[in-house]
Amino acid sequence: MPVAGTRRKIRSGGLGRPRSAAADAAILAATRELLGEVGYARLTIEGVAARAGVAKSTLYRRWATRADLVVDAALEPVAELLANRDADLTAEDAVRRLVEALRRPESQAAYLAVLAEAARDDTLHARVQVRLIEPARELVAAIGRREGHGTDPDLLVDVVAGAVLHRILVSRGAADERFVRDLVALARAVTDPSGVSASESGVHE
Amino acid sequence: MPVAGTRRKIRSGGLGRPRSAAADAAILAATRELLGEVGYARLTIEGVAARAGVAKSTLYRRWATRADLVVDAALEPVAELLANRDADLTAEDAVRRLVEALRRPESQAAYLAVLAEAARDDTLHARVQVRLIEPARELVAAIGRREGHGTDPDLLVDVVAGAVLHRILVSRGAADERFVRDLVALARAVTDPSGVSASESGVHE
Amino acid sequence: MPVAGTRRKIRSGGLGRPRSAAADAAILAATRELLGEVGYARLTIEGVAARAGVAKSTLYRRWATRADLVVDAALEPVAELLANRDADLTAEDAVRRLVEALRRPESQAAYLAVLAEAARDDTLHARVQVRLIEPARELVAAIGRREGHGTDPDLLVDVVAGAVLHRILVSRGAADERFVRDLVALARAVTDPSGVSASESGVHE
Amino acid sequence: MPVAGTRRKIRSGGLGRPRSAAADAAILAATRELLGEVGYARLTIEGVAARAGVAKSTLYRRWATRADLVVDAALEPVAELLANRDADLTAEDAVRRLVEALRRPESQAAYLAVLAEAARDDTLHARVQVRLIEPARELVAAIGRREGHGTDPDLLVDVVAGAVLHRILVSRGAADERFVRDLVALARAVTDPSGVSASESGVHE
DNA sequence: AATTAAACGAGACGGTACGTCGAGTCTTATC
DNA sequence: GATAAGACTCGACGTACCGTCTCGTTTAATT
Repeated sequence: MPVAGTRRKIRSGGLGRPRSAAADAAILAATRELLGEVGYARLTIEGVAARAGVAKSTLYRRWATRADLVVDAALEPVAELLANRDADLTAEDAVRRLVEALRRPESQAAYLAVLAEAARDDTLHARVQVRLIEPARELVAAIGRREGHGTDPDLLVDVVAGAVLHRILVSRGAADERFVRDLVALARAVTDPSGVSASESGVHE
Repeated sequence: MPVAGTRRKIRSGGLGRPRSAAADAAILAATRELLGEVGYARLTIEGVAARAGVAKSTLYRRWATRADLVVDAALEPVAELLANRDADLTAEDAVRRLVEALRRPESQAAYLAVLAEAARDDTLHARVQVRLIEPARELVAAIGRREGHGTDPDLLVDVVAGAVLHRILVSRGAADERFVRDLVALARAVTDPSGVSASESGVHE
Repeated sequence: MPVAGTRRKIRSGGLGRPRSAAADAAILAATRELLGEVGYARLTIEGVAARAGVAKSTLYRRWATRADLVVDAALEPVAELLANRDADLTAEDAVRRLVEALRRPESQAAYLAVLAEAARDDTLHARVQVRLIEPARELVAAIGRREGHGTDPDLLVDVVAGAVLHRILVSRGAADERFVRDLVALARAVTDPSGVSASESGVHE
Repeated sequence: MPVAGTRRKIRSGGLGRPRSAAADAAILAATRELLGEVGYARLTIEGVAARAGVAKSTLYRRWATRADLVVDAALEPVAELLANRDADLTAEDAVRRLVEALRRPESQAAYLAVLAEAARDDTLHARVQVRLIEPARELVAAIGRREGHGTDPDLLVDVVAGAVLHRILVSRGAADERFVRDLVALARAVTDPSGVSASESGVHE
């Protein structure tokens, strides 16, 4: 199952000098460093190239836009974190993982900015969707399934992921162990058949 | 108690030609238009000035940064929407209001971008906090109080506001009447003393 | 009679901040210096701007192309030298003036290069024609007229100007007093009615 | 007598794959075409390689600089034209040959540009000297010798070659049969012992 | 009515970064 | 060892905006 992949520019054939793997690594590392230091808005291609000790053209040969680069440098690791799904993951673990992902300083700088850009760039939006939102949805849905009761998983994803995102990036409140447990308890209360299920609410427009 | 207000620059004295109210209106209107058309990332001060038929200096005389301008042009209306709190607002109305606020095309373009910038700019963050987050928190807390049971309002705000934000700006799912009702039902299930309350969860780290 | 003027970009109206005369002077001086130091081929706009202590945009606001800049910086002075025509200029003086003009180190670097570029750029060619060739033709023709005999002035210009140009820029031979006198003697021999006049040569194709 | 030859890079040994003669021809042809189409200033090595269907390295293996390539592609044919000297060449034929040489469109584009570059590159200057100026000087001198009178041949070369060059490349006047005859007549008037000889002019500085 | 002082439009200024192009060199696989 | 292909570093291109500045002009409130 080939995952909808990187937005990296692709090489033509097997001809010519191969691309330098070292350059790749240096660029991604420099991007992560600078995201942490100055944030997304002040991140410049020239700055990344200089920090990586690489020519601008080497960078442009690989990524078409700043957003693409940042997605690969900072969001792809998050995506992997979300995708790497154990069979016996508890609900707490899943939420804890989300929290952990959004707390990485370089991701934090990039996350909202990329989402903002995705609002205007459907290609970028699709990529974020496939690599971040879908895995998060899967993560939440898997727990729901395992715990054996079925609320609308879409709502649950928005609630859980939204709460984590809002807590960390907007309210800037504590995203500690208590927060994780409270959030999970909240989700359980909802999905618990004994409680008032959201899915009871009749027919909708 | 004067609310930490607009980030507009203030006039020096009462002397000289007064600032043109028409210029103000034209600039804010142009900003809203361009936010809708090209988004925040591609919004330029020069573009706004040109569209408004105003000199750049007229703009800089009023706002110090692009973010300040956008806050006044696109987020302040949202803030007013949130602040204007009737005594007999139902929970559904409150959530519906949040949904409505985030759906304005020009706000949508600006919201995440300003939040992203706020992550690096504490002054901006404080302003967003005071004008947007606090009112939203108040809105949610007021409902909770009226409905007579006390969950941690901070968590509830993150859950409700986060869910709305995630649904509209990230998942891009339907933010329709059903969504509003389901979300409210979910919140009620949690805060209902008969359900499993999040606040029961013992001691916290 | 307005002479077809400079290829400088023109200002729109009397509005706005006026262009800095100091910037003008600094740019032209820097251009002349660099022409002397590195020649035309290696002259860069960035180099000129840096040397002049001026932003690139300030330069581009005034001149559209490198050739235009060089014409103003190095060839215009030559044009003035040629145009500034005394009534009692001797033939020797005229040729000496031509020699002097082509010997300026910064002009030397620029002259052939601009002529080469003019071969492909009709606007540039016209300008060179009006500011350099025509005045040179006038200079030569004036002498011919004063000395009272009429060879085809066009031929004479090509012969005299061509000889000077070839001697200095191509052969790199000595362009000394002897050369001047020999060249004038040659021209006189031709235009002298007692000699074989070129214009006698019957019917032409 | 080995003529100071081409500036082509020389092969190392007789080992390995021999250089492709087809590549040579393709490169030179492409160079001539592009000189005619875009001129010297806009001629790029990459463009030539692409047009010739050859890798850049193949080109660099043969010529060190753009000027060298252009000399071989466009000026060498002119040099051959000048060098190929019949015993019974008339003065008119010689001048006509010069005219013809400078009228080739690809040479025209290159001639002044290479001369301009030669002003800063002594190696290039030497090569142009040997392959173009010397043969032209010889051509003129041979006529002078045959017609039996001795003006300073250096001056004569500058006068004749300069006049042709100036007429064609600078004035852009008609370089027709009349021009050729007038120029020859002029040269004869000078070198004719009955006329005023330039070399009579007394003592020289 | 004249004065005063700031607002205004226009646009130049020194900068920074953009994304592109071409230079000349290097690396790989293929002939 | 030559070749085609295409990577590499580097430097400059010409453009777009930034935020500041300097003009001449306009507009109210104060004298």
